[in-house]
Amino acid sequence: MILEEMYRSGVRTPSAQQIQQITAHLSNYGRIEGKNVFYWFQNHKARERQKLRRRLSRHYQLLCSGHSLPHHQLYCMQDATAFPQSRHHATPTHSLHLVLHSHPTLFLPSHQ
Amino acid sequence: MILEEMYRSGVRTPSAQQIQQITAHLSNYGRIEGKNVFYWFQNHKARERQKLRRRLSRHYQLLCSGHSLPHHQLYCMQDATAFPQSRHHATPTHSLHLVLHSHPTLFLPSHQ
DNA sequence: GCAAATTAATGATTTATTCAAG
DNA sequence: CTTGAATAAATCATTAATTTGC
Repeated sequence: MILEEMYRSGVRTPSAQQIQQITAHLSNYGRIEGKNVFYWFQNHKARERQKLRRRLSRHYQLLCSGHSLPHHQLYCMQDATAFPQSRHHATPTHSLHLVLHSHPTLFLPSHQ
Repeated sequence: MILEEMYRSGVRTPSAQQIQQITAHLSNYGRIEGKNVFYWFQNHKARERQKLRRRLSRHYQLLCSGHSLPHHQLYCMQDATAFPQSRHHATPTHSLHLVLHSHPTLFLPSHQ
C-alpha cells in the first residue's frame, strides 16, 4: 500500500537514495532490502504500462473492426490541410532520382 | 502502434519509397499522407533522444549534487544479506567494489 | 469443507533496445 | 561501427487465489 501510494504520487524509478529511504521506512514492517524496492518499482511500472497497452490495443481493434471512433489518436491523421513549407530552403536540388532522404515537401500529393 | 513497431525494429529515417509504402498501409485506418509519416519519424526520433538526455541530465545532477550515487544500485551493497543466487551460473566474480553500474546481481557481495 | 489442480499475481532475472560518446 | 550505461520488455520462478471433484 505504501509503495502504491508513492507510485500514485509520481515515483517511478527512485534513485539509490530514495530506495534507501523507502527501504528503511518499510523495514518497520518486515524484512526487506533495497533490491526488493527496486524490483517492485520496475515491475509495477512495467505492468502498468502493459495494462495501458492492452487497453489501447483493444481500443484500436474495436476501431478497426468498424465500430465508432474512440476519440483520440487518428484524429490527427484526418485532413492534413495546411502544410508547413520548408523554412530554410526550396526543395533541395541535390536529390536527383536517387533521393533516399525524405523531406516532407516531397510527399505533398502532387495533385493537391 | 504500427509506427512504433517499425521504429522499434530499426526504422529511423525511412526513404521516400518506404514512406510511400507505410503511408499506403496506414491509409487503411484513416486519412494520412506521407508528410505525416515523415514527421512522425522525425519527431519520434528526436523525442527519444530528448528523453534520454533528460534522464542523463537528471542523473548527472544527482551525481554532482554530492548525493553520491547516480541512480539506484549500490543500495544493494548495503547489508549484503541473502542475495539472489543466479539460477544459471555461479556468482559472477567480476564484482569490483568500484562498480557503479546497473544490475542488482552485479552487486552480489563478493564474499558470498 | 477441503485438498489437488489450475489460474492469476508478483518477485527476480535475463534479454533487447535506446542513445551518446569514442 | 562499436561500446557503455540505463532501463524497458520478456521471461522464469514462486507464491497467492480460485476452481473443481470429492
